[in-house]
Amino acid sequence: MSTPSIDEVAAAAGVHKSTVSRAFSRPEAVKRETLDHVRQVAASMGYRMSPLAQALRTKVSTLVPLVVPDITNPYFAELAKAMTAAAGERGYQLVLCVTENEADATARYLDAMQAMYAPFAVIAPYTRVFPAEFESSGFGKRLVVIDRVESGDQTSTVTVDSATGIALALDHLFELGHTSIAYVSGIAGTHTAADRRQAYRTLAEKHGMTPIELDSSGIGVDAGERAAEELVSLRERPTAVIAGNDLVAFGLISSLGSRGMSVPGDVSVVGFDGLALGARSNPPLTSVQQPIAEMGRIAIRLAEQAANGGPVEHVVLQPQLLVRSSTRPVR
Amino acid sequence: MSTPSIDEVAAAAGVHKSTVSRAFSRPEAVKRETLDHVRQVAASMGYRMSPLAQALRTKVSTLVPLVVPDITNPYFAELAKAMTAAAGERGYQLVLCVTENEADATARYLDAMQAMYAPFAVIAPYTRVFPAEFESSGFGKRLVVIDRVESGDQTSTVTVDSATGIALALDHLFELGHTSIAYVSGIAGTHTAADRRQAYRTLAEKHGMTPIELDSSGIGVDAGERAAEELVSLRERPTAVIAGNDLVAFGLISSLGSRGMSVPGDVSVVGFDGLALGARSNPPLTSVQQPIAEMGRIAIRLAEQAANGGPVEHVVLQPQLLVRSSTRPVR
DNA sequence: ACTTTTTCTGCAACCGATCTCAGCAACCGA
DNA sequence: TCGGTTGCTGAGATCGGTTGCAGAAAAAGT
Repeated sequence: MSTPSIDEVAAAAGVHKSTVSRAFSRPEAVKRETLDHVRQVAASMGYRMSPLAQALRTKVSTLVPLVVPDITNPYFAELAKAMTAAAGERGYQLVLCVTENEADATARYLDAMQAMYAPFAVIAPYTRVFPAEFESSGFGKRLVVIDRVESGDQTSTVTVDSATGIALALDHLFELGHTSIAYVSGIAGTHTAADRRQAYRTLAEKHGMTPIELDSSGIGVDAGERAAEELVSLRERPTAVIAGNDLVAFGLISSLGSRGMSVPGDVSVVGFDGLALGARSNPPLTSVQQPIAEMGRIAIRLAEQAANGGPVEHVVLQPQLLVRSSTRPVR
Repeated sequence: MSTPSIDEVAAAAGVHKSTVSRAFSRPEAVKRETLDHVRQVAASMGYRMSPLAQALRTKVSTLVPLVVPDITNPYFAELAKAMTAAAGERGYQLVLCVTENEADATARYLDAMQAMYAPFAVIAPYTRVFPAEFESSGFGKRLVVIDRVESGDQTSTVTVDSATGIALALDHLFELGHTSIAYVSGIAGTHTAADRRQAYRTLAEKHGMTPIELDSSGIGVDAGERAAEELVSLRERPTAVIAGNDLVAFGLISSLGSRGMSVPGDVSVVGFDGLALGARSNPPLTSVQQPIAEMGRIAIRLAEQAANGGPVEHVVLQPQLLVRSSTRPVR
């Protein structure tokens, strides 16, 4: 029933177990015909090597942790999807670690995964990351963060260019004739979030517009609630708003709807993330799209590179504008 | 740097490694003062037992696979979240396995996790599950499926009562005065989906209403597209529609919006799942809520039970109606 | 034909735990 | 005082692989 052990296969093939081992993990080191024979016998017995035993001996497994705060957030879900694929392509198996925003959960996961001899780890945070906190886990530079980090020259990072993204959104709205454009930040914990907000301020002023930042306390979709409240109460209502991420945009649109304002009828909204879900929201969301799949692939590459003693790198990707239906020319 | 091995701890504490082992895994078998001493020494060295070595020897790990077709689907994301918590409570670590709807991915994941000595596995499918296909993995009855299964007396299942759920939705709409209520199925692969649809038909007729089933080819949110198209083309438009799951409802509402029909203005919509995301969709979605957290906890319980030689069980939970804003009295 | 070199394969230690078995001390009742 | 329990600990095999080392066989060099 259960898969046979290496010794049984060795016996059946009439060779020593070390030969069987080599037949699988270092095929070039065994004579052609022996190899074929062993593989043949192994296959006929339904043999598979135990990843556990392997990892125990070599101190390297194929388990790659992806630490995310909340898998229910579609952004992290898409990231998880992309990373699963990217990891799979390279022969790794992604292990999703959900912290639920618990303070030391990340460190715990990292410790646990290090004990499983994970070759490296990827972290997608909600809040600023201080790599020093994870030193105990022993990942060292074999850690990749999907955000900028504090004093981060010991950990690789991959991010998208916030300034370009915000510029894309702003230009799109300018072209539609909007001149009063507000901003809702949403998650304010990450550097990325701060960068986007900063980019908004800077660019708004550069275009001679006074920045209007809406209250965005609360997390995820809930951030939209306050923002909507504030928006409707404004004497001079902006005609468009940029949301720091898609989830906030969804929440904002929903809350606006509850208050009798329609999007894009009364106000245009552009999100930031470009989630697939946005294609089927009401209305379909115009958004600055992050190349999530690529980010996943790059995160894996950087991690492998660092694990092999390579350099720590900071990759910045370019976003694209995804125009759907939540924006329209100002009347 | 890296955590010391059991031998080093043993040496430092002046005992044999078997004593250290017992101090952690079978504390009652070691004298009180020895235990304290060993634990003390171990703690001071920052010692942690290797889960790998442990699993290799005992042939039981704490890794529990949850197999889902698509983590990007908020239903599975919420399920994953609930199961992560439920597993954590019981000392397990959930490993998310995403199949991307690939035919044999489930079997592959199961094989791999069996090789890691996972104590049991949980599957949340998109399509019908034939436990026979997974026999090779050796999980046997240590398999729990979140859906009914084909000839499933060898595998435990947990589901919610579709008939009650549909009845809840229907009654709610009847109370609002709707008499022409359509249905969009969405994912048609699972037994659960079939059950809901069947319940709709049966109950509709029982209330003297002719069932109107909208085309729902396509998966997830895309199913809504066709349904919307069909809906607007109907001579006698239903005033309400029940969606087989929330994602379809989102897609439907979005597509309806693109066609100039508003929800709940022109047509009321009730979903099925009760996702948190629905609270912030536009409009907030009225839905039949599945007790997802409870399902997670029960799935783990059933799995443990079966793993300990207990009976296979089929648990059916009761849903509740979650009234938000996508339904309103018929004019 | 006889080294020298290269290719293969077997042996055995090792990774870090668990667990059976046996030994030893303390304790019990007779 | 002595055999019998009971409680605790140590020895060592074991889980299923990997790998350095050594020796045999085959290939190459002279």
